[in-house]
Amino acid sequence: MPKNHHIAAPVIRRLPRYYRFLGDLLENGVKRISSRELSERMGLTASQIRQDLNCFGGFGQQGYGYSVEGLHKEIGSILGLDNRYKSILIGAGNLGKAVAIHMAFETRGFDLIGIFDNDPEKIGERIRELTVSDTAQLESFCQENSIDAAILCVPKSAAPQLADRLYALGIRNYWNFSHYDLSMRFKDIVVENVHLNDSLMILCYKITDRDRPEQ
Amino acid sequence: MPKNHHIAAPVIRRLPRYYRFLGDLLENGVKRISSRELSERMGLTASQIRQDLNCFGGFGQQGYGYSVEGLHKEIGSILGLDNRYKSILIGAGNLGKAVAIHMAFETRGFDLIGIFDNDPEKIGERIRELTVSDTAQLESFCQENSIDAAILCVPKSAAPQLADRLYALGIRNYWNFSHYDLSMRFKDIVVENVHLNDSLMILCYKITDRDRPEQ
DNA sequence: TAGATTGTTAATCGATTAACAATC
DNA sequence: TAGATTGTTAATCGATTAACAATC
Repeated sequence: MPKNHHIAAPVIRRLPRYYRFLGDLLENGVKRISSRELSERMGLTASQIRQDLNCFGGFGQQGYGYSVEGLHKEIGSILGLDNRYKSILIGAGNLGKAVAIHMAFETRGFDLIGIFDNDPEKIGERIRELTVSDTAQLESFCQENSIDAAILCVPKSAAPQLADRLYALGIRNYWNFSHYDLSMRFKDIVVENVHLNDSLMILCYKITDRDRPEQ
Repeated sequence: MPKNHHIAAPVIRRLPRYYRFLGDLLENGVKRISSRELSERMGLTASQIRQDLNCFGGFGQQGYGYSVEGLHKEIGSILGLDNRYKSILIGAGNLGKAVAIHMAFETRGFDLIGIFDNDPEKIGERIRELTVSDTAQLESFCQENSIDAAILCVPKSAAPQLADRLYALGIRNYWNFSHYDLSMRFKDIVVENVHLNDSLMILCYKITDRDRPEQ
């Protein structure tokens, strides 16, 4: 679908937000929208929206705007949400459990098919329709099922060794909640980081900065 | 401390990562580091590191580099981690619970002093040293304690009304896990978003894009 | 002093915004 | 047809990288 390959990262990072706003409009029964009206709702410029969309194709129609339903579908397909990437989650602590239970993987291109932990207390626990397995079984599990992606919810200290094992098993795609920089360890992997600590520190900066005396 | 006020957002978003890498070096007993060596470890250019740091001050020394401990402290103080912003968390579901238990608020400039939910099942539950209170008590609680920030872990549907109440109570700083765009509702607030769904979709795009046939 | 490495200015690169012709 | 709004090219703005003089 992409017109000119390699799309800039800032464009990609805006796509989910477009998708969300269009989903809301769809729910509210809005049929068509212009780049100007969407820009006002989202706090962007109309120009940017048109630029962004035209990286992938001409989805609009002059004098009319964009079909909400059509554009929503297009963006979903650009994002690849119709995939079913088979995924495992490692680390069934509070965060891992929350991610496993909270996320709508199926509608986001993923299928969570295994959860692992090395704490005997957690092994055997049921989360969603899955049972937490021993991390020792990672190798056999991955050999039986071809796994597309791993979700890392382990402490920083456990991350490097675990990453080595997963990499050895051929896993190249990671959703990384661990406080560890995976992308520095391997160069041919795809990583999307969720660093909650970093996010909290950025909030701290923003508050501190706002309250700082002028000049 | 800032030399020239208003620092670009990309610089700010790199600070927590600097802080993390410097913390690691500190733990490993490294005393000094040059921008070149740090750049190699972090996958940045040395130039960018020097530019970033010089937004805030000249922390290095020609011919020597940067003191790891000194720089770590400086960045911590730039981020404002020595603050104790009094915070409340609303929504004690899986995600809210995970955030409450998992995060080291104290070392990140925050102090979590209240957790709220409107589900009778959850009210009274103990999380950390806190007891989940009824959301109905938000007003009285906020009037007794002066609250600096709110952490929103509620479903999208509950977010707008809740935000109205918190805003009315004078809260202007938000860590927003809800799937709702707070910053579009109020213009004079500070928001740091953690949109897990968006993040997962971006991972989906990256995988899909990587596997896309060349050209 | 000589070598190293910063702080800072200048050059380049990329992303956003503006403008407008094409067209529904 | 006239009005609206896109797709796209050009102009601007901002962020990153390179270069180098200052200096420890």
